[in-house]
Amino acid sequence: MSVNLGKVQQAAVSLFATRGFAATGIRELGAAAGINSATLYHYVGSKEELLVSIMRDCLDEMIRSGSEALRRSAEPAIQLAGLISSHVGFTATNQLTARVAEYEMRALSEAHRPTMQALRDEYESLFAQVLERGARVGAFSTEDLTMARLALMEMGTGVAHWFRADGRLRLEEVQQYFVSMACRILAVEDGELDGVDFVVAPRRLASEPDPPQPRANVS
Amino acid sequence: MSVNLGKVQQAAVSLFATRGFAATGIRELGAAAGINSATLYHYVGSKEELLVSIMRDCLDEMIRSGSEALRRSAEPAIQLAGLISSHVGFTATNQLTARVAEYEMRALSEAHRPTMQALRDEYESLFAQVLERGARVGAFSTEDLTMARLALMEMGTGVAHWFRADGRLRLEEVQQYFVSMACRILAVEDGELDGVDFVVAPRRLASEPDPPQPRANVS
Amino acid sequence: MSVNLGKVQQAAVSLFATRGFAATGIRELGAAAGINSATLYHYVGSKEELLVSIMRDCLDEMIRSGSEALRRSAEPAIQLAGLISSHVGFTATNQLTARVAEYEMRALSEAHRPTMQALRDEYESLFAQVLERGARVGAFSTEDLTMARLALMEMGTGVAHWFRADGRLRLEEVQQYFVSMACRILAVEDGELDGVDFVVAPRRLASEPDPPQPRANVS
Amino acid sequence: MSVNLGKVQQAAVSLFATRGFAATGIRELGAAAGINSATLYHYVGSKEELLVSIMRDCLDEMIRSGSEALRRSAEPAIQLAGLISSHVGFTATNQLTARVAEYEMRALSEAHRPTMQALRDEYESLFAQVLERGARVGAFSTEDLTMARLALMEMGTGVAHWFRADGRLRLEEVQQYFVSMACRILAVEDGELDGVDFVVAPRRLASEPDPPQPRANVS
DNA sequence: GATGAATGAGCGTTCATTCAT
DNA sequence: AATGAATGAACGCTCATTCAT
Repeated sequence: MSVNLGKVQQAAVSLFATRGFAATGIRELGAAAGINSATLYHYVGSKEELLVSIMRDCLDEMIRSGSEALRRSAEPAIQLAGLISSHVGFTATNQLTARVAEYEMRALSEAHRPTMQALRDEYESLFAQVLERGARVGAFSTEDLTMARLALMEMGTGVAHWFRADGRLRLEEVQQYFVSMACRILAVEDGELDGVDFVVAPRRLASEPDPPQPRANVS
Repeated sequence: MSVNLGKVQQAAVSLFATRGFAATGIRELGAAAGINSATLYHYVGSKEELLVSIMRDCLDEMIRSGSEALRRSAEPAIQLAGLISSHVGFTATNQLTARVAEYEMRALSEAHRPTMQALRDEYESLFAQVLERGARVGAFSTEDLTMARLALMEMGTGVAHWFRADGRLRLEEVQQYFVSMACRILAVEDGELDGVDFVVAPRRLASEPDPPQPRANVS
Repeated sequence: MSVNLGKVQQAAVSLFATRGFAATGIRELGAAAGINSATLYHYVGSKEELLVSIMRDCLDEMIRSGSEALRRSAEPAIQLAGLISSHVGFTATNQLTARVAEYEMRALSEAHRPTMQALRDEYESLFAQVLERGARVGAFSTEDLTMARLALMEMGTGVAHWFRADGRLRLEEVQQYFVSMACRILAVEDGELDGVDFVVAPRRLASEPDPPQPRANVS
Repeated sequence: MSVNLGKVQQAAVSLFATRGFAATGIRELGAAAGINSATLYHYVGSKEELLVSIMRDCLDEMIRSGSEALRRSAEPAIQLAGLISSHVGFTATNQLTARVAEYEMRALSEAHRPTMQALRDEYESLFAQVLERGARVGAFSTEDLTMARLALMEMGTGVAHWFRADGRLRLEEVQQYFVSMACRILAVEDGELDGVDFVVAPRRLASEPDPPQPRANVS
């Protein structure tokens, strides 16, 4: 299996997530991808463009997955569940990539940041839309919609910091739990989601490094 | 007013928070503090020690404030409220410092990271203790205590990303709201906190840059 | 018409003359010749050998043309006129190549410079011979033969810097004028060249890029 | 004797003149100036700015010296003699700097080239002015004024290529000879300059490396 | 206390060249 | 004949840090 852009992105995400973009040298990047640092420039125009390609792919998929979740129902509670589930699922499945996309916005030059920030804003607006409509039609109840949105997003994003594919909890459990927390926060009535399959199966990005092996059936 | 360590820390936090530690040069630090970069070494042993001093002060105060909140009552719900209130209050009042302390753990060398990580762990254990005891005595109800803890902390930490002292919401309102979200998540009964003054007035660290002017009473 | 060595040389001369040898990359060379930079190595052994081939062709032709001019008469004044005419004609017709051959001697490695310098010296000796013999037999009169030679050569070489095939002056006019300046400098009597056709029609080298279109007969 | 900008310029001129700007590395520059390459950046903003400072100083002095020569008389023949004398004197005294200023115009970025080219044009216009006025008032006679100007300048500039301070000819002799060639080319009458002291004593620029020791009186 | 000068190491990037295809 | 992929070396430049003044 030869080197390709995906492998370079994986190596980059791995290093950017742990050391940070600025603290990662391109010689390190090359070494992690198994190539000479000069060769890296056959795959990517510059260190920043490498970051941009990673972030764009990530944000594109977040928007796509979130939008799809919203299209699956007109019911605010179900939309919310789908969106939270998508957010948590994506974040847990693409932990490092998601972290890089979140943390390294500041590393972008003025030439690239606005574009990426616009994608991020577009993604966040999905949450704002659902919450606003749900509150308007009386499906959600909270004292402050904005704070609820920020808290919900932050909570879900935090999954990137602790989720382990080989850990105690399966992804579906985490998704379920976060949806239930969201319901509590927004005072969604019990049973509103009974029988509804809102769990979204996330895609793994090409840039996401291979996760640790899931727990074997030790029995 | 001449230059002192506090001013250097403020300048450093301001830059570390926006550019990141690795992307901030010591000439920039000097310029931001109004001194020559060589002079900076009279105030601080090295760039990393500057970061360490900022992080230690920050974590120390977080632990102190959180511990104090726990000592104010033996009631789990009240302890939780105090702790959340302290966390949110501190984070909102020391936004940039808190962000640096969170983000830049990875920038530390192996010589310093364990010490700082230990402080962070100690702080997080305050949350674990409260939740665990509260669950044990039946004050809280949730399917997974660990996820609840992680979600609550992440939520509160996120305040650093959006709170504005001159914004729509006063700090007390935010603290109240986050306590109420925590109660919902942990199914704390309504009225449990009625009449209890759990709002903690946070201290501002010397390292925290001056915030934007609070909104004038234009009335 | 496919790519061949001449085309590569033309591209090289064009770039070497404007950017200089050291500042011209091999990818630029390839692009200018319409081929991949790796393919370039099928036509030339290395970047330096490309320069050597250009310079050798150039100096060979200068020597050939100059020598031929000298063989056309035994009269010093006529020899001088022929040599100047050849020099100016060649330089004007092969502007860029001549410039490269002059400027980039310094770019050669110790392995190649002596060879090329020897050719240059051989060419310059043609001027020295004519002047020396002319002075000896009393055809020329000047206070310093060496300075006269250097001035005459430099003057003629300078034509490469300003001559335009589509400009105000036809090449023959320039050749005539430079011969007449040489005569003045060396105090050659008026009428010495009357009726003598000393104008040399120069050859264009394969390495010389196509000149701008000569002025059309708008009449 | 400490390092200063002049020493850096000297080192730079020495290398730029022999290897060319593009072929000279900043580590070489540092070594030639006796400092670390990083230290070089305390004296100069960038490699290009170093070249610019050299060229500007050079062209400024050429213009100053040439203009001064023109101001010394209203007589075209005398003005011409002064200008040629200044040109040759300056070029011989600042051989390497003059060569760099001439050759390396092409090495400048688009940001700096126009400024330097404007200075060069201003200098060349001094020659054009003198020749044009002299021709108008009948002091000079030639078939083409433009070619005469170009030839005269090129001739004088060429002095940089061969003059040796410790050589056979003293500078004054060279200046005299070049003035006399100019007079022949422009058909200035004999004796027009008799008794006139047109020889200009040139200044040596700070950027010009120390010349070889003048010949000792070995007797 | 404060700074300009200095440096070795490292930065992101480009270089001329090679080679399997 | 032609090229995409590859590389070690070098590029111009900035880094955190030291030190004499």
